[in-house]
Amino acid sequence: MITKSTLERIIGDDLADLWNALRPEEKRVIADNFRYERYKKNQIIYAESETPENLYCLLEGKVKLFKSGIGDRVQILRLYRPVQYFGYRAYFAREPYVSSSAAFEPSTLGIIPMKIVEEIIRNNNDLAMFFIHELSRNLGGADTKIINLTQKHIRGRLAESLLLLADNYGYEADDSTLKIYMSREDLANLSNMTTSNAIRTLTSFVTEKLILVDGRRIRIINEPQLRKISKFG
Amino acid sequence: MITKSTLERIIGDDLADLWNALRPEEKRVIADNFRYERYKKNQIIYAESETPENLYCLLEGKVKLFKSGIGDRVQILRLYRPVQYFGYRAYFAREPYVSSSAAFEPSTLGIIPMKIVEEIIRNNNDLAMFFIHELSRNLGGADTKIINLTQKHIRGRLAESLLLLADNYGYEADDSTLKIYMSREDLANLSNMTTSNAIRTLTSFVTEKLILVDGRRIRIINEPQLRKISKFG
DNA sequence: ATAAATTTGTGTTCTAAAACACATTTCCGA
DNA sequence: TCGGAAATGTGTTTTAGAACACAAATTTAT
Repeated sequence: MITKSTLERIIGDDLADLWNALRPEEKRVIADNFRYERYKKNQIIYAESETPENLYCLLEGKVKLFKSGIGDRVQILRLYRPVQYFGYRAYFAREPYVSSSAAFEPSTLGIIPMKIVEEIIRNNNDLAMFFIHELSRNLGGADTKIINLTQKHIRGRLAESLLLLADNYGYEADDSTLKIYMSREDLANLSNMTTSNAIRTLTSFVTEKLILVDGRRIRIINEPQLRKISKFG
Repeated sequence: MITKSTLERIIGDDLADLWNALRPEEKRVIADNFRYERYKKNQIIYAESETPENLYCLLEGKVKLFKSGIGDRVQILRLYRPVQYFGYRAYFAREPYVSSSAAFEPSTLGIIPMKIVEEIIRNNNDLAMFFIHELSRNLGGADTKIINLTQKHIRGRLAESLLLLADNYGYEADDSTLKIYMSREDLANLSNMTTSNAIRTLTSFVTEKLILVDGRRIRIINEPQLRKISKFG
């Protein structure tokens, strides 16, 4: 359970870009309409086809955005870390969610009604530019992901995913162990392959001394080579 | 060559959402900084890794947004019709273009420096919301495309593409001939498959009486079935 | 503590789609 | 209008990766 003061520090301190874009009276409005919620591991935050109503801010933990496809296949689209915002795209598009989100691990979320956010946007262009910037970066990322997932081979896709995880969540104190522990299945869903192939390819990478694996702990020990494989291998 | 008066009609009339969001003095600024250019069939408008500087508005013709991947493979990401805007994503993201754009057929583009557009956005929330809305819709489309391209089989992907073309460009007067004539290669690049497979699958669809093909003219004669195949076939 | 369920791991088979290899036709530019 | 280059079309081979089928290990619930 995170304390009230920790929370206030997070809101005032880490909300960074978005928070900084606000005027004092707007900060007050946000604070008055702000609530936070705890989510358990694997708990769904919102689901495909639901009507978007809130802006979520990940304060603690890790969150995945994913989309269910054909059969039981799932594609992980984006990953969030503190302090990042999500859940706003569908609201702005005026359409139901096309993807779902769930906590990867126990997480704390800040929740603000999008209606409030939209009202503030209408009077605050810095906030509008914040969302324009975020959406633009996400769209560029999605376009690039399309190429990665459709044109790279399994090894390239898995290498890509491992590097993405490093970029996104960083390393432990040893500077090489990924700071996220995900199942082989999630790794597969991130990389557009079957679980079997994720396991197999991970094993190959160990054999080739590119990584070390201990359960769900993954240590990257030859990042340059991994990067080469990602570029095309 | 489109006439000055036609152009003025287009600007004042068809620019629709974006234009309508502007105040009179802003319209003046846009008009003063507006120029238009003709592009020949297959001519590149901008290319990957270049620095984005302009907002493009497609006035006449058809434009494709595509990204070069591994080897010689190309993925068509989005298609534009009059009157749609493009070229702004990379500028807003403050990064070089991650994709290229080219005219599908002889096209006329309106060109406005993004710097001007950004200045107006900073004082006009309707315009900001216009871009937020567009970006949000595009991002939803990209997320959906990822599933389509990675999880559907060839037949499903081609069916999907044909329906997309119908949605995007509509039908001729006969209400069934697609109003766009693209090469088998472009069709393949849109559907993430080899040219051979696009040709073959098109032939299968003809055999199954789902479509009729005459050179690059494609008539959709059994849309419901095509939709079924797209959903999963 | 123990059974059940989930996750991980590995071998084997099967298949969708790429790769390759040519005809044939259409398009274009000199 | 002629010749070369694209674009289209079809058959054949090859292969990456899915599908399937189990074991073993680990986690979770009772």
